[in-house]
Amino acid sequence: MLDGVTQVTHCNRLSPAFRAKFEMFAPLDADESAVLSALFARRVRLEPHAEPVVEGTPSTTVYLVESGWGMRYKLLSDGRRQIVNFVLPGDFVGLRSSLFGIQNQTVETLTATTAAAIPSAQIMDLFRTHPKIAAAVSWSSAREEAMMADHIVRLGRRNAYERMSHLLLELLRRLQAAGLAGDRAFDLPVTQETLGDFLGLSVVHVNRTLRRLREEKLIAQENGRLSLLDIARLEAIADFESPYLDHRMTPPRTQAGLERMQAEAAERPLEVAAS
Amino acid sequence: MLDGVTQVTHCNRLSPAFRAKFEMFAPLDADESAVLSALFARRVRLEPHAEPVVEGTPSTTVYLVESGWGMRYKLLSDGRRQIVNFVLPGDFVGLRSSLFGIQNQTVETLTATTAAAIPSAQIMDLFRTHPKIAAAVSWSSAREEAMMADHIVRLGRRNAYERMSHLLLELLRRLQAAGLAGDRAFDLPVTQETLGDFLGLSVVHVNRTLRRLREEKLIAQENGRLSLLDIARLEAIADFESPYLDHRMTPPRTQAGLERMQAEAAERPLEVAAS
DNA sequence: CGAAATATTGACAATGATCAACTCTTGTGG
DNA sequence: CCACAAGAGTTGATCATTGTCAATATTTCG
Repeated sequence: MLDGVTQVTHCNRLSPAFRAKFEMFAPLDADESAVLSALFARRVRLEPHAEPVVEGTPSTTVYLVESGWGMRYKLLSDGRRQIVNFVLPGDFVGLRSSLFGIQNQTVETLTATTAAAIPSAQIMDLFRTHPKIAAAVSWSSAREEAMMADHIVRLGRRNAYERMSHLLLELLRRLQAAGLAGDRAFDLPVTQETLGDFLGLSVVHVNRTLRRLREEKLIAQENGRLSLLDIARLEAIADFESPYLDHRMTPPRTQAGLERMQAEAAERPLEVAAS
Repeated sequence: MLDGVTQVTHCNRLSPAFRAKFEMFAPLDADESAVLSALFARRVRLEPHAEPVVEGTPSTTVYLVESGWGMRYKLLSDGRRQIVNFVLPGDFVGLRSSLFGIQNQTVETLTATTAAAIPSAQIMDLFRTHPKIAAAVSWSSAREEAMMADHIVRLGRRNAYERMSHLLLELLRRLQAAGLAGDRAFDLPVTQETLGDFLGLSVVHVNRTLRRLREEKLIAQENGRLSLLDIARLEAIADFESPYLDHRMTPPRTQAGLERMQAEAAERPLEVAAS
């Protein structure tokens, strides 16, 4: 584990990125800020191809990614690889594995990555004592599940052309939400083989699909940067909808819901659900 | 919503199936039993093709399925359908949607179904007051995510023959865990079209794949009952592993983990994570 | 500069989709 | 209880998407 960890730093300031993550629902009070700062004091730096979580290996650390790309994948015994999801800044890693022992995926960095490393035991404590933090984590976990459902649809019912378009749009939205993409362009530090292992396609076909999108002036690539030249058309091709990614959908029900239910739901006695 | 709800019953006894679900980690005490009984007092009966959860529609009820099959799916705008997962007895439905407002899937019953209907607001209360219940729900949610990851691999990196084998094995294990399957056979109340929409295949190809499995004496079908005639070989074909489904993997880390972390983690002050 | 990784392209093969019957089962009304 | 309609299952023929193989650029990096 932790291959490629080259540096551990300590810092008592809560980075703006992290703060934003937890203030999704409501501003943090002084106590909450302090707790988070303490929790995030331990930062790790991971090299590309580090494996902070390895399939079949117990893990006791939860990471909150600060910068860098990663991926979660599973291998078949004959070597076929399927990437379950990309890991981007703001994402949690290892929550399920360290809390439930269900570790059947490997997490590997694609680029140099920095992350906060949190002992998993503390996370559960926080769920009880700091509902706002619990809300952020739960939200994150629900969002993850929604992304996986979209991925299932992408793999099951879209062809290569649609899959690629859909993925690029999703990455754009995710990266924008993390402040890492412009209006229509972002850095894509990923090989075509990796894209193939995510989209369930061969490298060759990934290459052809990208070429087609390029020829149709839907995308452009220069260096590692990818531009979506006609987002509306891509969205039509991919049948794309961006519900859970969109920050605007977060507040209404979620804030009203989680905040109310978790934070202020005091020792109210349980009511029997009568019809 | 709730098309097809024909009956609502009340009963104060906690059914054995539900009890088992919540005693996965540790026996329930009297208080917990009482709370659950109250919570589960409201039962609904759903006809086939009822839609307790509809994409894009807010939902305020969480269901815990007692009997019957269902499915969660998404539609593309041109009508293509992808089933994200089957819903079986013991599964929760609508947790994410009612708690987070992220409702982008439709849940539909495949057979007549009975379920406990729980107002979602109460679920969050329970998380705080009854850790054992929270543990069961969280576990369930983590298991769901693990199943979805497996489905992603199935769709992305397995061919039709492997996919079908893998699905049948997974259903066997899930149904066995719910006490609804024998050593190697179970009722499969599902059309080939439904199987296709789950596996990302056309009806025709589902038919051919099943025929092949039949011809190779790997499965047998009579009426709605399906028998796996050579589980070892099917597992080899599908590269099947049954980690999260297996009851035996539940106790060690999970029980020790969740129980300790949630139930007994009192007001212990947060320790700063120093290296 | 040279090796290794990555990208690109063509030729061909294979998996799976589509189309179009046709059969079998199931349920319903007369 | 039968006839019939609708749904589900089955099969062959053909087409399309995507994979595999192999060769050749091109880029990256020590």
